[in-house]
Amino acid sequence: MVRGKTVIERIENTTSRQVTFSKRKSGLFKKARELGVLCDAQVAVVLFSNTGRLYDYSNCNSGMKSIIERYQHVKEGQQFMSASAEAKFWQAEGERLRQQLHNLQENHRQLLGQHLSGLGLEDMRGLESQLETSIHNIRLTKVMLRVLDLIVEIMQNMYIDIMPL
Amino acid sequence: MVRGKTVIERIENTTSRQVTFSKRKSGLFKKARELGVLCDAQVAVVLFSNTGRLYDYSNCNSGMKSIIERYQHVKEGQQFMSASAEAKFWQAEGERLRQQLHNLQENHRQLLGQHLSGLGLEDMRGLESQLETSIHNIRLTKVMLRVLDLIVEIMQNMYIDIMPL
DNA sequence: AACTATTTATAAGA
DNA sequence: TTCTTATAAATAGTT
Repeated sequence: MVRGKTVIERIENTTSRQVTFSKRKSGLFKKARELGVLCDAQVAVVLFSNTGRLYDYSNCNSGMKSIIERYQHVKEGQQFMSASAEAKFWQAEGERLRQQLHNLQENHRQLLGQHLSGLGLEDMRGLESQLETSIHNIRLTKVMLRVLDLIVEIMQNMYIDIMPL
Repeated sequence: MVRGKTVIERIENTTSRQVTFSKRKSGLFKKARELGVLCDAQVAVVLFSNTGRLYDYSNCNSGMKSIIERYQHVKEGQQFMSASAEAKFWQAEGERLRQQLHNLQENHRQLLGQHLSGLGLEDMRGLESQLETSIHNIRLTKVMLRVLDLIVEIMQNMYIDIMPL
């Protein structure tokens, strides 16, 4: 039980400090995750325990790497790119894909909102076409899933061929 | 007052979302600060709001820069990723995008269900704009498909080029 | 920004 | 490490 107002100062007892670190790390990551979902924000948390161990959380589209690059871009104006031109290309392509996915998601949200606000009263005219449109979207999405599976497969092969171990 | 168990999902109302972002950002930074002090840990938090604004917190001696460098050292070795590491990274990217599209597909299914359950009642107001939005979605999806096809083609070429090595 | 009813996090114990 | 529980702390909705 919490027995009084908690004083925020270094916990000298090693065991207590490690237990508290573990508990509060979970709490912090949970809060970070909630903030990301509730407010549609990109979040990154990096922790080094006093034993030197690394823990991190990120909800970003392309993970910790992209948010660090974005941070550095905003904060220092430095963009470091990896050496390989291919990597640059694929990174840019990934960025485009992400943006398009984002647009699609935004549209989807708008669609959902419009539907919710407009629901309610009468006739069925146009319902059939709405359903057809939704089905069409689902089918297109399935095609995209198959294409992405293909990409993953190809990349796995490439990785295996380049890096046997 | 909090009036019920808080559901963690995107807050659609823009004002509420921004207010909550501000409040929870403060809470998150406070938790991060406390964790750093209590447990003698190095902490970094980076946030981008959905308006694109950057917020950050770090308790490290030399600030955010040092903790990012330390993170990169542990996580990537150095700033230079090998071609195979790049491949691995983008493989994970493909996997992640696939997951997002899967989620989107699920959403579309839900949308379809809502349409079915909400059918019947009112006038056609807004139907035209709904359909236009759907058409927009389809067009965006088609663009994504073209981009994905391009990626597959290029990757296949790259794969052929790399394979002989 | 301040208030406050509630929910949520968590310190200590087991 | 995980669970329990008393209590402190955070916060959603309101003003």
